[in-house]
Amino acid sequence: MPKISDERRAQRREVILAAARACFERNGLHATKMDDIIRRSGLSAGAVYSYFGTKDELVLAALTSSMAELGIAFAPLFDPAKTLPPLEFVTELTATLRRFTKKDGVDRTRIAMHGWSEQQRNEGIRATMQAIYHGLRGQIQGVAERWRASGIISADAVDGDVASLIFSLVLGFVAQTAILGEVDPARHARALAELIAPKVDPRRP
Amino acid sequence: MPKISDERRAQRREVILAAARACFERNGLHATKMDDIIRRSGLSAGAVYSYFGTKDELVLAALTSSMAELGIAFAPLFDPAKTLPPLEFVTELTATLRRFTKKDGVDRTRIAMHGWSEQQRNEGIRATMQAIYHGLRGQIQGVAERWRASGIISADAVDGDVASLIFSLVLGFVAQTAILGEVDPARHARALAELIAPKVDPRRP
Amino acid sequence: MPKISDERRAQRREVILAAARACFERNGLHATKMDDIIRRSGLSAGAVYSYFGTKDELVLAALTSSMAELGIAFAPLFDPAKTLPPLEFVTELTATLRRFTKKDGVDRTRIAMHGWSEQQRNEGIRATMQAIYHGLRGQIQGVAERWRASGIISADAVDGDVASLIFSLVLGFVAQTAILGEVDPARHARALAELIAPKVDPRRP
Amino acid sequence: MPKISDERRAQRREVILAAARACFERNGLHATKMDDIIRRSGLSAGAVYSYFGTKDELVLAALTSSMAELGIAFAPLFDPAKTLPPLEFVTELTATLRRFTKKDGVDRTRIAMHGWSEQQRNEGIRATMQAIYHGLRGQIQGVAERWRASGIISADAVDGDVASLIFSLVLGFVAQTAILGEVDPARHARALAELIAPKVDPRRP
DNA sequence: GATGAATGAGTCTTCATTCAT
DNA sequence: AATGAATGAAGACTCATTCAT
Repeated sequence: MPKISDERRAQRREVILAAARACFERNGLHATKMDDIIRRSGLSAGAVYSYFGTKDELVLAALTSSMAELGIAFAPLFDPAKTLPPLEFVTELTATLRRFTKKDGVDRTRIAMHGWSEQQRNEGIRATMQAIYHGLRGQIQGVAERWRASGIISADAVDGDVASLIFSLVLGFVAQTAILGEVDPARHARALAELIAPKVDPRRP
Repeated sequence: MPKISDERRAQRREVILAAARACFERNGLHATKMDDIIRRSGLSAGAVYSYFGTKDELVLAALTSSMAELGIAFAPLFDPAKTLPPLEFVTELTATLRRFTKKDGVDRTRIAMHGWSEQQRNEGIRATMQAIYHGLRGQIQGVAERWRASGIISADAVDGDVASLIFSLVLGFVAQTAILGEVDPARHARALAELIAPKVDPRRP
Repeated sequence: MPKISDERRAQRREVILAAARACFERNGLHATKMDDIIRRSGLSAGAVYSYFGTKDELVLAALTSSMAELGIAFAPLFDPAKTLPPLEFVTELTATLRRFTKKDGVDRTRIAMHGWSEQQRNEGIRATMQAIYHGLRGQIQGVAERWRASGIISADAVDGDVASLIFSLVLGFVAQTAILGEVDPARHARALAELIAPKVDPRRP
Repeated sequence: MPKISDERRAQRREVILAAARACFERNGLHATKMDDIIRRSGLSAGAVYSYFGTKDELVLAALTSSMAELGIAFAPLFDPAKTLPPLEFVTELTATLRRFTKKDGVDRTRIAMHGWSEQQRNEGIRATMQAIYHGLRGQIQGVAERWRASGIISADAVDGDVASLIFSLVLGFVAQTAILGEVDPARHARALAELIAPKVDPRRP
């Protein structure tokens, strides 16, 4: 076959990546064998290896591509022009996550768990993933700054700490979903509100 | 050779488990080879296999034993006799986690990530782990009930949702620590307070 | 596309052969991949395969072409019209070898080693190479005959044995160069002279 | 199985090495597959790999062990107490080689060719083999020194050159045997004598 | 005629588990 | 009871060759 078009090449790469993501999601990074991905992609071993030189490359690509898509999904929420107030922000964060998670029949929540695990022992994965997660927390910190600037939260609040707290909430939402099953974004946020506003005790007139 | 005493047997079992936990923490569940554990335990392959018939058994035991210890560490916080208010409760939850994590030179935060990942693909692990995590969330729900009963939180609050929210906070704290490094329990809780009580700016009379 | 001219075809063939020789020299016959040769030749896989149907053909061609050139280089030394005496003959043989070895940036000494090795296991290569080496030894034997006929060496000498001895000297010169590095042709021959005429110490009248 | 005795371990190692030598001799270093060696050794893959961690290790061991044996076989010829005169020395060198070559049904002449080839491209092999060959040539140089000291060869002779010449003769003898088949040590040496002593022309009274 | 992407059998090596001693 | 050598079925990856375009 003569030179393949760039478009077609990108397409094929995506097919392989999709196969990899599906396999990784279902069976984890290590238990997934190259052969599983190869068979699911419908290509030959050689073809797959011409796009991704090693299994590790495929793992990294599957993990980062999933995260990249997440970044895009989150983008509107970080728009300085329309900063949401805390409770709505957290609600949108988790609701977006819930929607994003289901794409293409692959549950990215499960992939995330595999990524968090692999990150603990694989230098290359860790560096890349940390950069992405750091960026995400940074974006949240930006939002916190705006809250403080506009008096939505206390002037004494430490942006970094607020970002960290919200980030925990998001990561925890993902983890709890993966471990115990669906968590409702709306109820999650409402519970936060209830925890937040205890002063209104209905029993006290 | 003389029969080994039950005490000695339990002791040996613990040595193997400790070796397994250390290996799993450092290199993940799959990349850890039986030989790594065998060598670290200082026993022979045959000896190790006489305590744990397969690697999977060892994985399950390492994971559940880590969690069991966590349950013990958390116990005082769930004591109905001394129910802490929300912010202090969350602070103690994460602070306890922080202390517990470092035990015996094994970082249980990392083990948790491996467990969450493995849980996604291994039936046996999932069932056991879910039971444990479910129990934990249930305990938190008990605390929420008491808060509501004593008017610390709104009577309209849904205990399950509050428990779920706090559980996310805890899991997220663990995840964020594993992914991006240390998160300070006190600052984490303080940020929650700031997020919670924003409108009342103490500087504006 | 227009039919390619015979001349251009021969030219292309030589380009491929040169690439093959260079690769084989540097990395041996087996460790050299078709892709190495293809890339170095600057042609496409299909193009290379239209000139040489299999890697084995390429190996055979690279080996025989190297030897053929050697035969041409040696030709003048076998000219019955100007038969050199033994010592000068051996000197010229090795000196010619030394000059020939360096051609086109390819060290044929190294290729020779690869050829000698491959010859031990590859029928086709063996047959062809043996014919060439046999021919070479035969030429030397012709020289030996002339030496005997003209009284330069003993009438009792067995031409075949003399040829064999000189052939060993030549092969050994090549091997030693390849294994331990440069061997000086002149000193090599002088040492033969010293070994040959020891008893007559010129300093003792 | 409990700890194997050192003796038995050495024995097994030798079995594997013998299998490797046999395979390498017959089919070369690269065309010999680990599976060939494994099957011929009668052991399992795992067992073989517990003695030699990689194929390269096996190659190096097969090559060096062959050479080591050769060193032992040559030892008596280098004994300063009984230094042979040049012609006899060369005869003994090649005759020893001839005898040594056939040991255990493995033709070390062929292995030598494979070693000379591999040496050209494999750093590790080259270093080890060069050391061995250098040592051998050094021993020959020692003999040359003694010849010169005792007036057997000219006082002007350069020991290194003489050693180099004889070394070529030996390597050439091996190469010629491998390439064209048996070369008779006695006739080889006699031819050297005839080349050496041309002055005695029987036709001139 | 030319291209170079695709094929897939074949390679080396690993590692959970067993069992003879 | 304990040992640790042996097993052998995978698994990741390669590469000579083909053939659709």
